Parts: sequence; structure tokens; C-alpha cells
Amino acid sequence: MPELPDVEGHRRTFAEHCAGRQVSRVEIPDDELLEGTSPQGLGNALSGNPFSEPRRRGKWLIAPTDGGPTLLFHFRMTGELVWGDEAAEYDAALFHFEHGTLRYRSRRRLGRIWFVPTGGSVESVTGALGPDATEVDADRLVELLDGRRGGIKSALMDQELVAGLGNELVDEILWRACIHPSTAVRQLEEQELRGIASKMHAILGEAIPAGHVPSGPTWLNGVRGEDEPSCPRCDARVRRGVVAGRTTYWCEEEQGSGP
DNA sequence: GCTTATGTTTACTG
DNA sequence: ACAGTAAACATAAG
Repeated sequence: MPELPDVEGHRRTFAEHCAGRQVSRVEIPDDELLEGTSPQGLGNALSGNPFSEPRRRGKWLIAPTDGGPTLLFHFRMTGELVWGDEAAEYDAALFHFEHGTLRYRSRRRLGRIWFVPTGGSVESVTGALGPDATEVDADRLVELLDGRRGGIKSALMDQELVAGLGNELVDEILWRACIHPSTAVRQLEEQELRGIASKMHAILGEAIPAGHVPSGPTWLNGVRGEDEPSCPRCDARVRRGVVAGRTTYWCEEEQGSGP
């Protein structure tokens, strides 16, 4: 689930229930989850330091405390944040508050929570990240892709170029822009790059409030996983293949068969 | 048994 | 330095 819109949903969950609040107890059923501290160290550091307003950059959720350490959440493939009392087998971290519990749940246990001490560097954990996809307009995208070698899908998936886009979002963007995912960036006209930026914004504008990439009848995402998918726009065959190392869907009719 | 899965990192190759 | 691929991570589902 976790691409930019999903993480934004988790940010809203955190903001609604945890911002301005003081953790009363931390419980870490899976201590492989924690990077940079121990369950006890985390508990100590969070006592007396209420969370402030969380922010998001790309697929990272950044949760600072007032004057204390900052927590960084990355969800990888199957992580999520859930508010409530319903326990699940893969609850890996529980943040108990007086009014309820925030659960970091991670079925495949790939996600992590990083601990950044007061005054520490968030960037040293996240590494270099490009501008958040929500802040990239057409001019900026053209600039970012100038001189880029390789294919358009791998470029858009590169978090150092643009932060937040994942496999499903990129397929959706290129499908709406009618561009084959393997197309070399250098072969794209400026107008095509502007089209990509515009579709990216339209898609994010719908996906962010939803908290995920929608899979309704007008979305390519809706045919993902089907045996014989057909294009929601033109009904032609949707192809499935591997591009940039990831399972990729595209409409053979509208996006072509590739370079 | 096999394949596949929304992400990232590492190692290797060109 | 820049890109691409493959494998690894851990687990479930078909």
C-alpha cells in the first residue's frame, strides 16, 4: 500500500490522534523494527516530550517531538499505521496514549522506525531525496529530467529525482499520459514531459484524499492483478511485463509496444 | 513446490 | 558518475 498517498493517509492519522499528545507507554513486540535505539531507549526519550505536528516527505513520515527526538517511519511494502484497540498479529510497535493506541503494523516486517536524537539529522537517515511529487510542476519536472539517461519509469521511480512515486502511481501516470514506460527520457518531447506532470498532479489530487491509489473503473490500477486485463479507456489488451525491475502494466494500443 | 506482491538496499555490470 | 539488472530482506496468498 505505501506510496505517497498512503503515507499521507498515515500522516493524517498521526496528526489527528497523536500531535500535541504525550505517549504514556511504548510497546515493541518486534524489536527488529527499531533502528537507532532500543525499546527502552525509545520509551525514555518519548516520556516528557509530546509529539508535535507530523510531516511527510516522499514515502517518509517524520514525527518530531516538542524539543525532543524525532521519529521517522518508513512503511516499505506492507507497513501501516492504525488507530484503535483492535490488535493484530503483525503489530510491531504500539504507542499508548491516555485516549487510545497507535499501532504500527507490518505484515512482511520490512518497514522500520528510526530514532533521531534531539538535534540529529533527519537527512542522514532518509538519504538524499528529490522534491516531493506534490511540489513538482511541469517546469520543475522538465528541469529534473534534463540530461537524464534511461527510461521514464525508472526515472520517476527514483526517489532521489522525485520523492513519493511508486510502482502503481508511475504506471497510472504513464497510462494517462499515453507514454510507454520503457521510453527513453531523452526521446520525450517537452510537451510530453509537461503532460506527465499534469497527469501526476491530477492523479495525486484524487489519490491523496483517498489515502491510496484508487482502483475504480477509470483507473488502470483497477485491472492490476487480473488474468486478462483490458484498458479501462479503450478496451484494448493491457500488457504486463517487467520494466525498471517491477511488474508493469500498460495499454498496448495507447502506449505502444515500447522501444 | 512454484510465483507473485504497493519498497529499498546492495552488489555487480555496462 | 550514471543506469540497469538481480538478489536479498520477510511473509502470505494463490
